Amino acid sequence: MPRADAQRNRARLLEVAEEVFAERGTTVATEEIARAAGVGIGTLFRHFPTKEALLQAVYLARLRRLTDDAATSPSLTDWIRHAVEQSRVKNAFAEALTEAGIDPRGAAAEVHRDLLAAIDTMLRRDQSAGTVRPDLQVPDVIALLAGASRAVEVSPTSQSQVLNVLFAGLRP
Amino acid sequence: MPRADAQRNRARLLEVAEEVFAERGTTVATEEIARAAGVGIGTLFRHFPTKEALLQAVYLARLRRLTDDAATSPSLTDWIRHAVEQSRVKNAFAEALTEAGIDPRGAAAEVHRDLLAAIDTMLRRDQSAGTVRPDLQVPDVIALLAGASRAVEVSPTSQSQVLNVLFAGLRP
Amino acid sequence: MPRADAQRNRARLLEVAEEVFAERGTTVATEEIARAAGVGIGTLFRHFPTKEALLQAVYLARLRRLTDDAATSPSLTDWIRHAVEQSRVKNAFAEALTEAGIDPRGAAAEVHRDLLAAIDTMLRRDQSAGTVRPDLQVPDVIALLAGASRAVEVSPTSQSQVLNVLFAGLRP
Amino acid sequence: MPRADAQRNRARLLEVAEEVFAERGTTVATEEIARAAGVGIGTLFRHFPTKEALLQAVYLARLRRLTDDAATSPSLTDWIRHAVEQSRVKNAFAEALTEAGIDPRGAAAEVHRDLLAAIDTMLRRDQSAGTVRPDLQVPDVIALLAGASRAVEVSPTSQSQVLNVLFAGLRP
DNA sequence: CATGAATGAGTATTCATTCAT
DNA sequence: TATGAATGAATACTCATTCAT
Repeated sequence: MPRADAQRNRARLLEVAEEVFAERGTTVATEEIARAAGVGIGTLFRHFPTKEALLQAVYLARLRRLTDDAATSPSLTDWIRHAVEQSRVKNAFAEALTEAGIDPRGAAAEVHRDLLAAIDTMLRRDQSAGTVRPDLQVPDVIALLAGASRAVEVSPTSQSQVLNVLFAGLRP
Repeated sequence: MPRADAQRNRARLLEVAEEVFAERGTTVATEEIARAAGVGIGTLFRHFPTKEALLQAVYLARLRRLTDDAATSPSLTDWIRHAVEQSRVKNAFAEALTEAGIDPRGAAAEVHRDLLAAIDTMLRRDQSAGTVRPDLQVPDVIALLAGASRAVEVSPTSQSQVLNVLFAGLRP
Repeated sequence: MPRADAQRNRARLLEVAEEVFAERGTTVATEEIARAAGVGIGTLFRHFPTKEALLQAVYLARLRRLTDDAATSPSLTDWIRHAVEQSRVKNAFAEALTEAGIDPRGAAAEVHRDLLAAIDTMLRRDQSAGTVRPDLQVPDVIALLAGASRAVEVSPTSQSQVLNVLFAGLRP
Repeated sequence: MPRADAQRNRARLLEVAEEVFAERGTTVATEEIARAAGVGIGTLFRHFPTKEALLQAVYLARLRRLTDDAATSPSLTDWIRHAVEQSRVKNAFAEALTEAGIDPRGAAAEVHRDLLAAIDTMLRRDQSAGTVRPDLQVPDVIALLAGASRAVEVSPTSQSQVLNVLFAGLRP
């Protein structure tokens, strides 16, 4: 199983890891993830030489998806709604990385920059259109998104109310 | 050493545990907490037969403080602001609130009930006064508070903006 | 089992570790040593926080015994004979430590110094008495002892001949 | 790639393995050796079905060189001097000699026999000439050579003194 | 034949929990 | 009651070996 299957394995590991980390927290044994992906631990560690590296990769993949969505989303609120709906349970990744002593900005500078840029574009556009409060900045948006995800995680049945309140608060 | 010292030990352990968990995450070794509290590991386990039990106790203590604050707070937003400001480093409160979320396990039931009741009182009062949207329910409030704590944790410099947006969104 | 038994455990671990390392090489699993000593691995690691630390401790204990013997030995050759006879199989400790990147001199400065001093005393005494070649220096003695131990290890039946040759070569 | 390249690979692996084992100990990962030889790990295992087999092959190559030298050396002491000077870092030869010691495993029997015969020839010649003690036997010679290599390895600056003492001891 | 991805047993180390003192 | 040594299951990671391409 050469290059082709190797890449498939890597992709599968990432996918499975995201799910498992989400469902059972970032403290799950790496072996659990390997098992869930149907590969030996050796394979997992060949692709990600460290549990932290795996965590990083999962985290970066998430950021990339967020960035892509931001680039094509019609509005900031649509993007937030989508992101919150997507965020599978326990999105404790940033936290995990922070705990691990890794500054996500440092480790993943480019991806981070892209995400910030994409948010910035959306934000300015909507602010110009007068649909979003003008005093909002990119870091605030990130904080609010993280908060909304957490809120929905705490009380899934409150999802629509949480978004209602947030979107109402975002209006100028 | 009579009961007095035992109780003092228990109190000190709770206090120290909250600090250490907040600063270094809930994965710190229990021995670290014992050391920080100046007692032997055996003493810690005498007071809290399980690490889980210690965590629970810390969370319950937090919930009790939240409840007390709710009982004396002039308004829902004041309470939220106070809670968010209090939330020490890390997602201290958020975690506590997650636990409070829906599934109040056994012994903690009473504390949870009290907190929900206190929030309910505040909420109804403010809704009657017309300062808070009428479609809001107690679980939504908890979710929003957890979210706000998380948001501030992610971007501490966004604290006032986060609260601005949240409070704007809470208005009817 | 307080202090008393703890010290007994430590001593037993050292003793057993020396034997097992000697018999089976320094690559034996630490767990083997714990088992042979009749304690859990946890106990082993409580006493020696690292396999390397255990290796060090065993090595230092050997050096100390060599030093003590040197202090009381009537002559250099008696000391060498005794040391060679004592050296259980595979005395690969120095090697192990060198491989591990530890300079024994650095890590165990004092013990080393004492040994060198003891050898120096013996050597000068015998050289003054005219029983040992005057051009010999302390490092040569150490090298020769290490060599003799190795020689006997390679061919145990040659022990007396190896010593005969060595002692003949040591004479002025 | 015909037989030629395969043999070249095998030779290169042996050469590189000797160097790497000598420099970094026999615990280096086989993959390191493959990498250093510029071949895939699969190729290494095709030529040497086991790490043990590779080690054996390296040792045997050394023994063969020792044998060849013995066949052409003018005297036992010259041979020993040459062997000790050759012994690369670490106890390369010593280990090889340990293996040669007593228990020539299966396939290596012939090489061992040749070496012992070559030493025997030298030894008898020099004993007849009266330049070497008559009570010395072949295993003693092997042991002494192994010991000398080890001694020089322990204290490289003592090389000439070690040889002085040894050669003095070898005289009748 | 060569390659290198996959495998999984093995290893050092940690940590919650127990228990003798 | 407090202490901390002992315990061993659990975990991240390595490495010899196999095998599909």
